[in-house]
Amino acid sequence: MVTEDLYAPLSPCPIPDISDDELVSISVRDLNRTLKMRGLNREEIVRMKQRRRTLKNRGYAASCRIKRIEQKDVLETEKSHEWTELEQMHEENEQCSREIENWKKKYAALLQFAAHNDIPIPQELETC
Amino acid sequence: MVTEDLYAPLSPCPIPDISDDELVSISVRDLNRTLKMRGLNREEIVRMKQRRRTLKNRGYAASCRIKRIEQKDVLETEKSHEWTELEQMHEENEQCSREIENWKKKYAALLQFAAHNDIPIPQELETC
DNA sequence: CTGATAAGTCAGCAT
DNA sequence: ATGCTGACTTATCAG
Repeated sequence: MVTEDLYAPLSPCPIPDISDDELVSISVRDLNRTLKMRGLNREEIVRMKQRRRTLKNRGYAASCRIKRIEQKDVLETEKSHEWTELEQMHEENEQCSREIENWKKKYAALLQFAAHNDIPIPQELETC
Repeated sequence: MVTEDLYAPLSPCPIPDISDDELVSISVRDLNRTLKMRGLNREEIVRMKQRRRTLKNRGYAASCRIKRIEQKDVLETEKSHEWTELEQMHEENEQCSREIENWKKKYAALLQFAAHNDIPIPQELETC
C-alpha cells in the first residue's frame, strides 16, 4: 500500500518523454526496443502504438489534402494552357483566311486583265 | 437514495425519441417548444442542441465533399471540351493551308500560261 | 444561428 | 505495418 503511493507519481510518466515528431519518425524496431527498455506494460505499449498510428494518419491526411489541391492546380493550369493554344490557333486561322481572300483577289485580277484585253484563257485555268 | 434508484432507468431517456432526421429538420423554434414540453433540464437541452449542430455539420461536410467532386468534374469536362475544339481547329487550319496552296498553284498556272504565250502582265498583277 | 471549410480522427481497403 | 481516402467531428470564419 505504501509502495503504491510511492510509485504513484510515476504513473503518468510511462507515457514518456517522446515528442510527437520523434514518435512518428522512429522505426518500429527502435520503438519496440525503447518501449521495452523503459519497461512499459502491455496497455501502455498498445496506447503508444496507437498514438504513433494516429500521428502517422495525421500526416497522411495532410498529404491527401495537398495532393488534392495540386491535382486541381494541374487541371486548371492545363485548362488555361489549352485556352491559350485555342486563342493562338484562332488567330492563325484568321490569318489563313485573309491569305485565301488575298489570293482569290489576285487570281480574279488576272482573269479580269485577260477579259479586258480579250485574251482567251483555257477553261481548265479558269476554274474560279 | 431509494428515489435515485427508481429514477435511474429514466436517466438515459430524456435524450428522447427524436430521430436524427427529425432533429436536423425541425426548426429551432419547434425544437425549443418540444424540449420544454418534455421538461428537459438545462444540460440535456444543451446536449440536444449540440447533437443537432453536429448532425447539421455532418450534412455540411457531405455537401462540401460533393461540391468538391463536382467542381473537379466541371474542370475535366471543360478540359476535354477544349481539347475537342483544339482538334477541330487544327483540322480547319490544315484545310485552310491546303486551300492556300491551291490558289497559289492556280495563280502560278495563269502566269505560266501568259509567259508561254508571250503575254505581258502588268507588274502590279505579278506580285507573287 | 447557419453554412462552409481546414484539420484531425477513425475505419476500411490495398500493398 | 504503411499509406490513402471517405466519412465524421471539431474549430473557426463569414454572412
